[in-house]
Amino acid sequence: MKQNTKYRIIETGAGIIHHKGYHHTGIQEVLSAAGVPKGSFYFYFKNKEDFGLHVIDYFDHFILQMLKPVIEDDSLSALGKIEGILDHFIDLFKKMNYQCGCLIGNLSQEMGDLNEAFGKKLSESVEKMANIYQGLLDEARSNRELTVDMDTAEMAEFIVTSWQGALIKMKINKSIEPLALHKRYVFNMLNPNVAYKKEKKTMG
Amino acid sequence: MKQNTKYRIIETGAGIIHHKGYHHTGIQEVLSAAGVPKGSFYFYFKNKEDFGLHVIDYFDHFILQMLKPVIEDDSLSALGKIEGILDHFIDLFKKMNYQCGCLIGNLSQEMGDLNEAFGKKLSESVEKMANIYQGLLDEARSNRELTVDMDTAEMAEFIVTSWQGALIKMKINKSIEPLALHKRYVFNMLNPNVAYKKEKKTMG
DNA sequence: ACAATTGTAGACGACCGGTCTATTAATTAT
DNA sequence: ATAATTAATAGACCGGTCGTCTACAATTGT
Repeated sequence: MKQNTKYRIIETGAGIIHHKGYHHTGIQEVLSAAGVPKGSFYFYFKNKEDFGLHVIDYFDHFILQMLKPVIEDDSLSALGKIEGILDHFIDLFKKMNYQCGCLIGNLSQEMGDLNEAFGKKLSESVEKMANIYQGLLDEARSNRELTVDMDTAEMAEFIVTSWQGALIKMKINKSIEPLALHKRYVFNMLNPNVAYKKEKKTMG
Repeated sequence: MKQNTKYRIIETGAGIIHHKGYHHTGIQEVLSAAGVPKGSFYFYFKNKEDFGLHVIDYFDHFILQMLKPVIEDDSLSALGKIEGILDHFIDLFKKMNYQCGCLIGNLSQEMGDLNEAFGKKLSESVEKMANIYQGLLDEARSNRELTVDMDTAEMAEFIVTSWQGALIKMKINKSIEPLALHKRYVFNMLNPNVAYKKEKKTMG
């Protein structure tokens, strides 16, 4: 079984959909890019929707793997890990010339109203990301990096959600500034005693 | 000269694109809905892109007109107007069953990387919205509703940007909660003494 | 060796996309 | 009224879309 053919279709498709969106990406286009003949597609996938759902799973897993080193870096405090995650993404988007944004967020915007199966899967993926932040915030709270009475679930949700907005602005401004602003505001919220003036590390 | 025919195409198209996105919306579909024959389209518009740019202008103007009553309501304080704007949108999205989101934000996400003309126009529209918030924040600062040293331009940008993220979450959660959370967090930032925690911090 | 399964190959159909040219209808000018 | 000009329409056009179908090769199991 050449399972890697299916994987190659998904991987290639994820890249193209990430850039062009779901509807604007054709199956033929993906297959040509992956070097797979048309006839194979419907052997591996029921239809385009089925394929799209696999792409979401792939990307979700991809992101989590990417963040693992940061999350498991024992040299970092809990808040340091959150900063590490944001910095990691910021660096990534610099390299990508402020393009694409987050595939999960993109598909949420494009498909949320049009396809329930997509919506459900995307919602789960976003929740998973928020749970990561919440875990780190809880850890920070235990370590007295944060005040004890913070609602970490809400804060985590707000961090994830506002990040998606920052990515949209990045795309039209073709600038990292919205992401830098997001990070600064998030850390101001976590450290209210330094209000909206603090500067932590080198920020472009 | 049936100028209202052109307007009807734009108005109808805005509604459909708002719901389904730019690429997923066909010209034929818009024309059928507007009751305009296919052949007329290229009399009124150079091509689909030209049409799309007109839709952005239309929607931008539409939003501004919608907010005018709130912004010019003299019975409201500056911060009250900001709350009024957010409440107005929140009510609207309840009525819309948490669908569609903001056409400007949607197109920013869909087209930001693919079409420079779209990106430029969308960027201007977002900036216009931020300027409205900034004006209100400046007014609030003058009235001592806010601390004197707040960077109102940055705060305005963050309000607009994070709002776009909240709209995305609304679409997949089919819930008003992300918008309510956004409003609450925004006002906590503006009023740090009632922040996410009970303990008050004073600023120097 | 043979049969069954797994995977590849690409033509094909029905449809829909945006665009263009030829034509008609309406308006204005002479 | 007739000619010239503009406004608007009709419909063809080509290419791309998803999805199906049949034929074929490779691999696997017995």
